[in-house]
Formats: sequence, structure tokens, C-alpha cells
Amino acid sequence: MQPAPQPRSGAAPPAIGAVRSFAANQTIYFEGELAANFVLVLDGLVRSCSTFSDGRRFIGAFFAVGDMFGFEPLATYQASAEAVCQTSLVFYPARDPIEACGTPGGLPKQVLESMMLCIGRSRDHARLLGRFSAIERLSAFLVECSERSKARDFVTLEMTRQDIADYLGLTVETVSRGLAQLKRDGMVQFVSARQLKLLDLPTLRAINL
Amino acid sequence: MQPAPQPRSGAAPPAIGAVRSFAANQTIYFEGELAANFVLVLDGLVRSCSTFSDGRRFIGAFFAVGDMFGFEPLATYQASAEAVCQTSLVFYPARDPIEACGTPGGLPKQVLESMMLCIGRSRDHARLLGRFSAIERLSAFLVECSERSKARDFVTLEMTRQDIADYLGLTVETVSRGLAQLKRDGMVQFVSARQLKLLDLPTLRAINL
DNA sequence: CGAGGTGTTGATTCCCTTCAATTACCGTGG
DNA sequence: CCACGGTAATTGAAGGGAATCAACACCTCG
Repeated sequence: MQPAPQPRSGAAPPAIGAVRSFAANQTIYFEGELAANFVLVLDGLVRSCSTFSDGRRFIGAFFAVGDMFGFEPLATYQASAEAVCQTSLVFYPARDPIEACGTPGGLPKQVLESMMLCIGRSRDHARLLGRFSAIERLSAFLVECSERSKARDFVTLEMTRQDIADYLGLTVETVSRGLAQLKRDGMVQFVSARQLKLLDLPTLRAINL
Repeated sequence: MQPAPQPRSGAAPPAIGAVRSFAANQTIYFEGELAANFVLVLDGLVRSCSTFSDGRRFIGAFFAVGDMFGFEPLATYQASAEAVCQTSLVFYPARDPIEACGTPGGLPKQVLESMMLCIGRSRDHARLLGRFSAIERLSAFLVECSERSKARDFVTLEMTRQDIADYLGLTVETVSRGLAQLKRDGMVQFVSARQLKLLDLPTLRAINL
């Protein structure tokens, strides 16, 4: 377990930042909105959630008193944030700490970017595990591999089926059956068990949101 | 999707850091080991995985060329890292950037800590979604709530059952049934639907690893 | 060639979802 | 104060998707 239950007694350090209050179920920021702030929870509870095109909803995290959220690897928020109950927040301009990176004595910019990328991917992964079916997970996985590959539509799987299963929260058998189905559906073509050609990348992408 | 497929052409910036090579399936670091380094992937592929007491395994992430990993909110690594195939890595002492925080012009230390906490929790969440049953997820959720609560064995759920379901990757019905079962098993006691007493926290913790 | 790890395919089981109905809760207004 | 309406929560029955159990094919390497 992570928490390291920090002393959340009373108010957290306010420092320089705008304090705002939110009513229950009020949106703090929307998915797609410019990621301009890091946010600290002074009081209340926040949920970070994303909604799929078919209505499925997924909550990636709850943020309680003392927690900070809003870290994004991209320019826009990739999930919306909503107050669960009456909530008080402090908004810090994200620009400041990011720009402070790379200055002498500061955190190397690459490290900060890597951390944010790590956060973003972790959230995507949780979303996948929380709300995707076996086929959807496999599609997402192939797309992910494709994006890390030189030749976009040609993927070499360095890992075993067991690795893939453990990554996608499935069993080897389900992974194997899923790939077989994607083959039947004309989505992929096998050169060997570890090398495959993606025949319809757009559709593979579209299988999820 | 996250990646923002950065130019991973050839070698990433080496900078100052020890370069080491690993054979396929060789362990880079173990879960529980002192988290001394941030690691950059120069070549190959890395899997970050954790094993449960009953043998279940979960891979939280794959790291490819250009990715950096090893960010930990605690003093020790919470998952082990293994080379999937022949892999080259650069090790940077994590101490340096962390200590650089808080210096004038540097990144505020609290922000860095929050980001690392965010990464750690996100990984835990993915692990839960990837390998836990409904009852296990609920147990973990209650323990999580307990740790954020003033009175350890008394929890107030601010969120709806739907929120809990969307967080745990379940349906409201399953959440409701799971809580009912935990009640039957003498794990919890209901004051109201939103307020409950944890009767056996040690066992609740032990339901997972 | 044989052995073992890796991958595929089939049959069955089971956990969770889905669909449906009922009950509890809470704020509002008569 | 209590009836009313709507949301939230619980409970039941049936169905489905992935896990499990089991057998077989494939590939690599000594």
C-alpha cells in the first residue's frame, strides 16, 4: 500500500495559490481543458473520472485532504475532476514549477516529464483494466506496441503471452484466443507468434474510446 | 492515450550516469530493495512486476527505449523490474534531483512528493484492477478509506455506490453484494449505508497481499 | 532427435454482469 | 408532522465472458 498516512491534521499549507470552494458533484475541471494548475485538497473529497463514448464511466482516483492532483504529461487534462462532497481546493499555476526545471540546482526537465508520462500511462492502464473487455485490452495493447514501434503497422512482441496476460489482467489462454479472434476479424496478420502485422490500425484504435 | 510518441531515434541522451546491460529475464531491481536510482532505457524492454503471496503475478508497466522508471514515493521499490530481452540501461542516483528540490529556483519538494505518491497509488490501483476479485477489491477499498480516516476502524463513505463501482471496476450490484458478504463474514458493521465500522482490519488487510 | 518451454484450442465451471423488482433514504411541500 | 417523489441501495434470477482444467501443436536448443 502506498499512502504513508501523512499528518492530515486540519489545514494543509496554503502558501501562494487561489483558494476555491466547490459544492457536491460540481466539476473542478473538464477532460480536454487546458492543464493550467496543480490542485491541493484543503478539505473534502475529489474524484478523477473519465467517461467513454458508450457511457461507461471510470474513476481513476479519489483525492482526500492533503492530496495534490492535476499532473499531466500533455497540455490538457486527460480526465475530469469533480467534487464528491463540499470541497475546498488551492490552485497553483503548474507553469511555475515546470519552468523552474532545468534551472541550475533544479530538477532536470527530463525527469519531471518522465514522471508525468508515468502518471498518465498508469492512469490509462488502470482505465483499461477497470472497464475494458479482453478484446478491447488486446486492441489497446497492440496499438500501444505499434506506437512504440518504428514501423507503425508492424509489431514485434518481445514478451511472452504470459507477460501480456499479466499486463492486461487476463490469462494466457484468453490472450491467445483474443489474438486469434482479431486475426479472424482481419485486424491482424501473423508472421510468427511474436511478429504480427496490423491490418486495420484505425479500427483497432476505435475499439476503445 | 498517453505516449506522445517522442523521437526515440537511436540513443537517448546518456548524460552522467552508469550504463549497465542486462540479459533477458534478468532482474534489474527487486521489490523491497532500496530505491536508489531512476533508470533510463537506452535499448531493449523492461517489465515492472509484482508477485502475490499466492503466486499471482501482475505487470504494472512495460518500459521501452527512452522511458524512465524507478520513481517511488517510499524508500524502497514497490515492484521489481526485469529485462524482457537484452537491455541497456542508464542509472541515475535518485538522491540528486530529490535533494535539488526546495532549492531557490527549484521544484517545490511537496510537488515532487505528491507526484511520486500519485505514481505509487496509480500502480496499486492498477494492480488491484488487474488481479483482485470483487471481495478483494472492496476489502482494499475499505482499508484505503480507513487509512484516510481519523478513526481507523470507523469509515464514512462520502461517495455513492456507483462511485465505488466505477473506481473498483465493478457494478453497483456487485459492490452492494460484496459489502453484504463482508457484513455476513463479520468484517464490517453498518451504522448506515454510508457509515460503517471495520470489525477486523487485520483480516481485511490480509485479504490481499 | 528428444526435451521443455511456449502457444493454441476445446470443454466446462464460475464469478460477475445484466435485467428486474423491491426497499430504504432524504429532502420537499402539503 | 407526515405524505410524497426521486434517488440511492439492496436483493433475486438468469445469462455471459473469462477462468480453469486438459490436451495438443509448435519452436528452440542442447
